[in-house]
Amino acid sequence: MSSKQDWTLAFPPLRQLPEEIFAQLREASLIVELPEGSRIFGPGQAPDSFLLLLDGTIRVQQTSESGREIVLYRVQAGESCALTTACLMGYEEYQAEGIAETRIRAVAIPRALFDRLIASSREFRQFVFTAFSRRVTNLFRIIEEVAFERIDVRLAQKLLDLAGARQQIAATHQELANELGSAREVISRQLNEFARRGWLRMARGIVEITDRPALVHLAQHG
Amino acid sequence: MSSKQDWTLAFPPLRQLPEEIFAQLREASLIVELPEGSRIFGPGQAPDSFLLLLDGTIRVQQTSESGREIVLYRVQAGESCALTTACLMGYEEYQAEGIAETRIRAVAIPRALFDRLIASSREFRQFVFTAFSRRVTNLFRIIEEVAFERIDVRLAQKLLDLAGARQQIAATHQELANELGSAREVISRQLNEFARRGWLRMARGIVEITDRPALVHLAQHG
DNA sequence: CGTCTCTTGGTGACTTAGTTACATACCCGC
DNA sequence: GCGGGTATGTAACTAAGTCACCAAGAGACG
Repeated sequence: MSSKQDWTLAFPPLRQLPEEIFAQLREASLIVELPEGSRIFGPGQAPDSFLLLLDGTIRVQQTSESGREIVLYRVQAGESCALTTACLMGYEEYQAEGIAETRIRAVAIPRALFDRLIASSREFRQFVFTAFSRRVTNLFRIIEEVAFERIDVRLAQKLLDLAGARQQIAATHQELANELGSAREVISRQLNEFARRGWLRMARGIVEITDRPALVHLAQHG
Repeated sequence: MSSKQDWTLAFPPLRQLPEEIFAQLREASLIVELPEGSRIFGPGQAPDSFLLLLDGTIRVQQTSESGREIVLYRVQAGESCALTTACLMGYEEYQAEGIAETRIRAVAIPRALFDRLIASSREFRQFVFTAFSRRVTNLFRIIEEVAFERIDVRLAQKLLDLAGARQQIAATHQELANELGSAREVISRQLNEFARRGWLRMARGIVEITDRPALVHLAQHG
């Protein structure tokens, strides 16, 4: 089994395509590998093809003139970068940038082939639209949070999100501020307050959660 | 020419469909009319079909628990409500709401037919994706503005936007605050400051621009 | 016309968030 | 152990949002 067949295993919707299209996909699509830290797209750099991520994560963020940043979402392995693609297909300026957080491997599907896939497969359309939907809903949530939510609540949510099941988070205060579109000093103050209350411990570049229930409570009930 | 043919004039991409599909469109689509103030969709109410707006405008906004609001975008005549539709097609919760700002007339295309249109017409796909793209780009801009832009700059931009070519804007301070996701007091203060500088005059429910260049300058160069 | 009520806008004190401008502490290679 | 870069701490300040209340205007109605 060639490697070009292998990767389709990660995307069930693709496997149900008519054989003719599937063959084109194997032919025309390209597997790309990029090192950690690569800028996948952004002002100045833009892919002309639809990307399906096989391995790694891509962080999509926006940077203001003053240098402040906010993370909009992450693309995980098995997901498409549909939102970005849509932006590229439109005629509007698109100023967010995508950064490889890890070494990544992705399938690049040329625009013309992407168009044929959309036309010929109900499953593929479903796959793309569902991904869209999730992203857009997420953008709505970000807007609501940035506009209306207190920074301590947002920080608690983000810490829990980044920690997952682990206790430790490897991130500097600046990086946490960039996640939330806030300023480093603000995050430092909040973290110190959390530490004072015994909710977490801090070391250089590391935050260790010590009272998860307390953080969960703040994250949920303002 | 029946009225069902008439409305397609507003959407050139539709007219290039294969005759068979076009016939289905005339058959299966429904023209709906709703009075000003109707809630088109929102938590609790949701359309199950794709909407093409023929007349009027729809305001899409989000409301926080505390009652503060922010306007995300407006759907104008001749545009699709594609973004919303995508959200509805996905499985995620969708908490923004769409309000008819005027009396509106729209074509409702059932989901199954929408799917066939996407499959059979390159032009229709282009139409939908381009609309998507514009919306998403706009959402990115809103996030950037809410997160990083000063409120006086955002207010100046919004006033110019709402005024268009006219001098007068019919809106209460509360309504302007809702546009920007801010608070009435904050907007009142900013408007008073603008008025003090001679940039505008205020009457109950009305803002009249008297120094447009000054507002443009603030809106552009922070 | 006068009065009642609802909407709209004004104000001041206060809290929270972001900015500016530093100081200090930690880590790593040499 | 010593620089130099990175990370964090701190204080004073400005901007934005909140709270509590008041007052002016506009419309309704006897």
